[in-house]
Amino acid sequence: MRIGQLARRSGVSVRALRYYEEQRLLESTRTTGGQRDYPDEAMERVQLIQDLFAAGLSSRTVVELLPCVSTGVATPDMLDQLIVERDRIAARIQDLTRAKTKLGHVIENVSAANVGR
Amino acid sequence: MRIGQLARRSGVSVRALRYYEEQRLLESTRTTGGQRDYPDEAMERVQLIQDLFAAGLSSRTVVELLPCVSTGVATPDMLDQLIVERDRIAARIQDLTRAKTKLGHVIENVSAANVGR
DNA sequence: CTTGCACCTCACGTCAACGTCAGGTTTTAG
DNA sequence: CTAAAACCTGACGTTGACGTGAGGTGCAAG
Repeated sequence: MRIGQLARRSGVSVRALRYYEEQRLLESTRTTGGQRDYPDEAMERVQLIQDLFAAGLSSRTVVELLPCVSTGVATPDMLDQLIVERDRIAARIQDLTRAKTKLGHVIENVSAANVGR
Repeated sequence: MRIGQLARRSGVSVRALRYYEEQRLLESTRTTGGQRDYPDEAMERVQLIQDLFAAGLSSRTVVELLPCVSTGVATPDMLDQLIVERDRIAARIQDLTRAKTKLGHVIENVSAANVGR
């Protein structure tokens, strides 16, 4: 599969895919003409990268954790870092939940006030 | 209270507080010498700003929503935006929860493998 | 009075994850 | 064979929330 198709299928930009390669997050073989060629598994890989980015991990962290996330094999250090990141995400969920609750209260108050008019 | 004390108490940098003022998120009176002077309520205000930033709102959005968040009064447009932001946060929580679950599985697998050694 | 810390205002630097443009090559459709 | 997509490699631009000096002022202590 070439880069344009992978981009359309996985919903990210062509530029992003090249960037992932530059960051060693995603590999590709090349055609004789020098164009990138991706296997079908690349789709899941890209999806995984997107998930980890969405979770707020940096590309540096992702490149460190991708091997064990996709293979299930990890050194103790990698396990530690996995736990650190999971806990960071959990903390972030707490923050977001607080903010959401706060906005929810505001919305309730405002709505109640508006009903009263 | 002066800026250094507010910074220490609320856990943000002096630079950040000046930035908040520049973005009209936070007000201050000035001493005759031109130094910023904050009332005690500024602490809660800063905390609120931090919460909303942590929730991924931009300073533009925060400056639009701060009045109704702190007063409870909002126009219909503001209410709409409040709901939009709350839903955005909810969606983000979903994403994070997915990523956390995924990392949790990886951690389980790796741990199980390590126990086996 | 002067030392020294806290504060002031510019104003440029940073960092990540791309966007975008330039100038050239490869592949595909007809 | 040719035109048009699609692709390639640089390389500079963008955005937000500050960091980081530079160069100068305010203020409490000894």
